[in-house]
Amino acid sequence: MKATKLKRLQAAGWKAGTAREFLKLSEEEAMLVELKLLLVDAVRRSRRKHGLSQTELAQRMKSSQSRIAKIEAGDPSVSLDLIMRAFFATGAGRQELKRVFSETEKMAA
Amino acid sequence: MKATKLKRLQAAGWKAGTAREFLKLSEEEAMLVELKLLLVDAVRRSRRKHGLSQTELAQRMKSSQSRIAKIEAGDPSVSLDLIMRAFFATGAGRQELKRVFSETEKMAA
DNA sequence: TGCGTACATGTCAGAACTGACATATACTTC
DNA sequence: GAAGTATATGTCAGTTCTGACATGTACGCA
Repeated sequence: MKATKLKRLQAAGWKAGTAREFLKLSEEEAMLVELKLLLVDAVRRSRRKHGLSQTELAQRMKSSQSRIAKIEAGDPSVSLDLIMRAFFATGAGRQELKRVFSETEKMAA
Repeated sequence: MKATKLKRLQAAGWKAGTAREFLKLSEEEAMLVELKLLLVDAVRRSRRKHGLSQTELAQRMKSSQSRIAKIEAGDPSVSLDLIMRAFFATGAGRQELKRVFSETEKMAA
């Protein structure tokens, strides 16, 4: 939405946060969540593939076992940054990264 | 490194934080940074492609112009989460996402 | 020159995230 | 069934990130 258009809408009595906007936001939010879940799964798989326990992975990345557990559980308190750090810390390289991202296609429409 | 091995090393007088560990950490950190830069670039391109100003994008995602500027400048205070949110908020969908991720291959070895 | 628009940079109070710890459950193995 | 290992869950103080604001720069245009 152009700023000018937004201004016109607001002048016409619209408030920010219409149903349309809400739905759009949720859609984008959903995309982010799906992406996170994809990566979270990749972390667990990569960790196991490399024969690491949660505790070992935590040591590698100077975090804690409980936080790794939360990462893998898809806990909402976990940032995308931490997920990616965990993924790389499992030993996953560019190859694995590419493979995971290719799963992006399978994300629900 | 297995926990058992770590324990042996520690018993032998090693401290956590050897040069080797440091280098490995930087390598993983570098991978994350590169990924961020890739995405940051994608945000700017997608934003322009969709004809949005920083201010307009900020409104869409309920952020502020200055934060969008920081995102695009690769400011270290910006999280991967925010970068991805911005990317999706530009209107980028799964197609664009896939295309960006495919650039992952071009990341320096 | 003055004005409008787009973008950049610094700051900061409040919100969100983090590591660490405690504790719980579930398996194995002895 | 005690002990060890792996994972899960709740909590919280300290750190990091965020939106908002102020302000600056650069460009085009009347």
